[in-house]
Amino acid sequence: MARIDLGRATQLSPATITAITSDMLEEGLIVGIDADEPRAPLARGRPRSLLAIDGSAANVISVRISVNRIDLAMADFAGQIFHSRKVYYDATLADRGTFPATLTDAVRDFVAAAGVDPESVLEIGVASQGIVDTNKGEVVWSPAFAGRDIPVVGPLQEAFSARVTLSNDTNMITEALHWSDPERYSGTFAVIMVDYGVGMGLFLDDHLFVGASGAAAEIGHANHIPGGARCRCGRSGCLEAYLADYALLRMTQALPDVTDPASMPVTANTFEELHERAEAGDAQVIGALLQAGTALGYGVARLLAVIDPARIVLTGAGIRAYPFMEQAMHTALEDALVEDLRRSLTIDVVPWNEDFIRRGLIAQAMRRLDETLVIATRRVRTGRSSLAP
Amino acid sequence: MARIDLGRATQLSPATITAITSDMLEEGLIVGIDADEPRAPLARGRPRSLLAIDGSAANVISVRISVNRIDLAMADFAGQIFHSRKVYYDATLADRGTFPATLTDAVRDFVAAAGVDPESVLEIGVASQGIVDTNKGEVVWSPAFAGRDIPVVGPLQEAFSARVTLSNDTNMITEALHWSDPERYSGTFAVIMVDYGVGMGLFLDDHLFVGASGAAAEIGHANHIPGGARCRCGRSGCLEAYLADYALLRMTQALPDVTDPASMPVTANTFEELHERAEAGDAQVIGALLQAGTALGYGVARLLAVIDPARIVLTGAGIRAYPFMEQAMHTALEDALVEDLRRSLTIDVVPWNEDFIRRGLIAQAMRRLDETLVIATRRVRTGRSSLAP
DNA sequence: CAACTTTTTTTCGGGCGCCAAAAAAAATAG
DNA sequence: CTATTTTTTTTGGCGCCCGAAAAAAAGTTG
Repeated sequence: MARIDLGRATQLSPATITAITSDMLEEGLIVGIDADEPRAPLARGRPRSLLAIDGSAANVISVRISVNRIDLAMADFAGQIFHSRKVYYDATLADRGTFPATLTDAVRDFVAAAGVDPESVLEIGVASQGIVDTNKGEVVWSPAFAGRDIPVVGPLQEAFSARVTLSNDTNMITEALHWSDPERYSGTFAVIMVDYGVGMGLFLDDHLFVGASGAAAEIGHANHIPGGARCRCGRSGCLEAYLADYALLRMTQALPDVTDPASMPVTANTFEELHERAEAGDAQVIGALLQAGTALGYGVARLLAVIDPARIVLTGAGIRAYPFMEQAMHTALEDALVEDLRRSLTIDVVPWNEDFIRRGLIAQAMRRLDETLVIATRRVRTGRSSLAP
Repeated sequence: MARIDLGRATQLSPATITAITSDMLEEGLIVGIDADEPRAPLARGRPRSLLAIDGSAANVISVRISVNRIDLAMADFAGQIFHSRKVYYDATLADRGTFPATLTDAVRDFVAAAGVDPESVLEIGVASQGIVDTNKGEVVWSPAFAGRDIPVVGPLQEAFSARVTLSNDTNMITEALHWSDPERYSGTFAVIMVDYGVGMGLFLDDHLFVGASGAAAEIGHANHIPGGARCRCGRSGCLEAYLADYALLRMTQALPDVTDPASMPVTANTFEELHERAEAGDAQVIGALLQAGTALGYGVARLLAVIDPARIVLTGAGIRAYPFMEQAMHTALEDALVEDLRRSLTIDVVPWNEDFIRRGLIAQAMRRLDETLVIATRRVRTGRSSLAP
């Protein structure tokens, strides 16, 4: 990228850009590129001299924890992922005693296999399914663990010099959408992910919103029908109990809605199988999807009434069958909410992509890294050592 | 207030405070006070020289529109309300054709009666019951009007040189709470006002949240029971249809829940009368309040699941009977939401005070005024005229 | 009452971030 | 080779803020 374009992008004057980039060059955060840019024919003037982020300046790691599996990825300072792997563990044995060691070992092996200096890893972003407490750095409850209150940030922080951050996985999808298309995904929007459970991410007034305790946006456990269907969380009538994989199976088999979610035979392919059956015309599945669509419509209506987002994004494996839910969802939305409150809404259906969470984690880690580096840069220039008061 | 305290409050150095206050003294925004502060005995050192905001520097007006009534108040630059009046109009005749003139005339008369130069009024803050569109400056729908889409900001803006802002009335309560006790009411909290309808204000991450279209926080019309009780908005099962005055009357009289809300004989004293009957032991009223408490509990539970506020404030005339609703509300909350999501919650019950809205409007107007004055001050110092590009 | 202490306020010089204008650099066009 | 175009750098300056020192205005002490 040329300095003149940086100026346009940041709204700073060329003079300022020169000052800032020359500092960054000195510190090795960016490098000049010798290779000439392909210039348009008939282009006159001094050629642009391109700058690039020096990938080797630092590394960040993303860690995604799902049931039985830890997905690891390492990105350089340019955001390029150059190493990744999946590690398997037994979720039924993972609790606050055993999992921290499992996790730190997995990350340590991963760093060694990547062949980078452990000190070069400055940020580790962790996302987990379930309810997380960002402030405490613990996973309060998750299907990925047998126990509760699993510490994640603490153990990693001790084992590595990096800063560690724990996030809700749907929040990371929200972040990834924002970075992938800032034009479209800015301001105030909500992401609803229908998958193993039902998660939500909120982007409000141009910022990711995480709530007071960092456990925000658990729309899956917002009540849909008082005293309704049994949910995995032990309560009755949660939205999730009408939308998640186990809920769809239960409705397909016309089982009573007090049937224990844990007894339903869900697999990683449940949504895909149900979708195929629906396409084949299976009336039971289609009926279940209609019920799910209705529940989703009520959930969206309540969200609109409380938050008034300009856009709601639907994603997750469970949204594959959206065509079978769409009509019921819109009907429910119209039944549930006065027109004034829904006239400005846009609904996006984004095909599910596992990579979203990883990209969100890395985007967030990079931003945090940038913030610390700005401060570090200031110290260097001022001549203040980091040990000074 | 002494300069040294300003420094402590703003985290600026004494040197900076002197620089800024001397500019403000020059512009007449603040004045020095000659009268000595009562000093503590044994106090040594140079006595503080107190500064005060010069109230005469500017004026702001707050306008609250409710059914049949417009409440006007004028405050000076120090935030002191020195003139107020109520003006009555006929809500059944007020529509987009007639109301703008009614409003501008009322404000014009009010300014004349206050005896201030109309040019000295720099901000007008308007709050209305119902659904408002802050961006357009129109009241989309309100019980205070016969018609829909009533323009408010446009007509006032044309009639006066002031900046005009339209807000949701519950948002102004939220703002007022924040200013009255910033320690307690900061970060992320929600205000639910049960009154003629059910309104909500959200304060998220230290900012008042107004949603994408400025119509946020209409929790009253968030669905409680799909296909449930008839609401004023024309839909069924809204939270309001279980909590508002007409809903309580309907439940007290054991009328079918499809009974038209408009047919219920509500008055300004309905809540007070119901509360008295409950205290006298009227089983029908107590039963209705239990139902309302349950509905409120579900509403609070859904809000917690979506937003995760650290605190929820309950207020409004309808909350007078809270003691009769409390038990049912907590039971509903426990039934509706998994414990992890409600363990960090505090519920405040704040006795209703009509003055909240006025204070919120004035606080908001003052802040806006401060922002414009900072820019104006900069212009003065720089010597740039406001006509310069 | 002069010298010292305490507390608040002001002055002075300087750093940082940003900018406009001018200058320099590096290319093309004729 | 000169003019033109475009990008980058240099220069000087402004605004905001700060730390240190000085000044101001009181009380305390012998």
